[in-house]
Amino acid sequence: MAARAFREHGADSSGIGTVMKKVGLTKGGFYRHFQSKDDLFVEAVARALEDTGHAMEAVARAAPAGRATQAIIEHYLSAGHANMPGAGCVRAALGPELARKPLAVRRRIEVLLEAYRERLSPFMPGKTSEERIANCRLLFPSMAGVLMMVRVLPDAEKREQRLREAREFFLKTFAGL
Amino acid sequence: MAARAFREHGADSSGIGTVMKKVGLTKGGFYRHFQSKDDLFVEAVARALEDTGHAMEAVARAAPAGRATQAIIEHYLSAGHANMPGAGCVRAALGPELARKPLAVRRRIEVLLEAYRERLSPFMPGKTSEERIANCRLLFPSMAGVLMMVRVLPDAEKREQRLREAREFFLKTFAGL
DNA sequence: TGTACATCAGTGAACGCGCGTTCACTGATGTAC
DNA sequence: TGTACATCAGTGAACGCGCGTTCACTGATGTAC
Repeated sequence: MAARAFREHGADSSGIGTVMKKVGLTKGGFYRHFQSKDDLFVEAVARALEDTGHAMEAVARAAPAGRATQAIIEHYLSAGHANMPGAGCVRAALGPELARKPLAVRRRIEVLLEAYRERLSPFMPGKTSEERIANCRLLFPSMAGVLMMVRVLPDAEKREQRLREAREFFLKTFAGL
Repeated sequence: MAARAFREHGADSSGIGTVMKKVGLTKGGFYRHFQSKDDLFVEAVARALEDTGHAMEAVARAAPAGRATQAIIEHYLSAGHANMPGAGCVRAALGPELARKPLAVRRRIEVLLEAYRERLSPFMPGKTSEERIANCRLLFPSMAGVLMMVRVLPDAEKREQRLREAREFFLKTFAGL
């Protein structure tokens, strides 16, 4: 699936031919399904945000009462997430690439990010829904930044140590622990 | 300069031919100066981290006593920085690309990031130098994540609003304001 | 001071390659009568 | 039930293009004698 390839190798390094071959088709048939590569890109981002948003919501719902934010932070800043960018957060895997896309593409992506936010803001701290939304807009991008920089580290132990420090900070700041 | 082109368009979209032409040379001469494109990439990242680290240090030193962290946060999360990725932070412009580079490249980049951290951790909050370093490792990646997601937004007003919210949060959390 | 030689940054053509996109076509499927 | 036709997903070859890298060569510069 394209959603995985893009997050793993970046959109530029994932050719249409390769993606189509993985689905068992030739690249000529691509344009029966998508208008352009950017169109596929948006669809892939949509799929990825849908999947990871759904998974994250499940994590939050499965947490004991009052511990949803904690569960989200621990899940996001886990070694598993750091080691599997292809199945993980779009922000941490493609953030700057999103920002470089043409306006029309960014507009569509903005809508997708809003949907993700609506899905997860109920599990954020805050008395009003505005507060929860604002916290959502801070927590996920911040964790994404930390995660992407952790992924630069070659050493697994160092990664785990940085993740631990980050979990501690975000739990203290957003989950009152 | 390559450091600017990479941050503006990504490493894959900045060809050696284009970069050389901008310097006034033909692309054949490239390999008299660099072993490979990845080699140039590391040099460009080094240059960019040197420049932005130096500028950030100047901002911190120019701040009134006890307000260095505040000045750093306000400078990093400014509209100017959001609108000029080519001259800004490497993390926010190239983070996930760094993470995808081969091991040897990532090792060299890790060293460059450590140098940046040593330069700026003195201006971070914390009683011990370990605390300041840990805060440095949290603050910059977190702000980078926020900045890169702000850059996705097509609307200038929305960008400014998100930056304001983010400044408020980071100032409260890291500068005790 | 003048000549011979070595160095080496830069040139420009070529290499094989994969890219995004187009297009005339095939061939299976479903619909109409 | 059988025939004629329309639809349309998928094929495969071709398009022009730019990529990273190599290499034989040029030509200016500096050094040695």
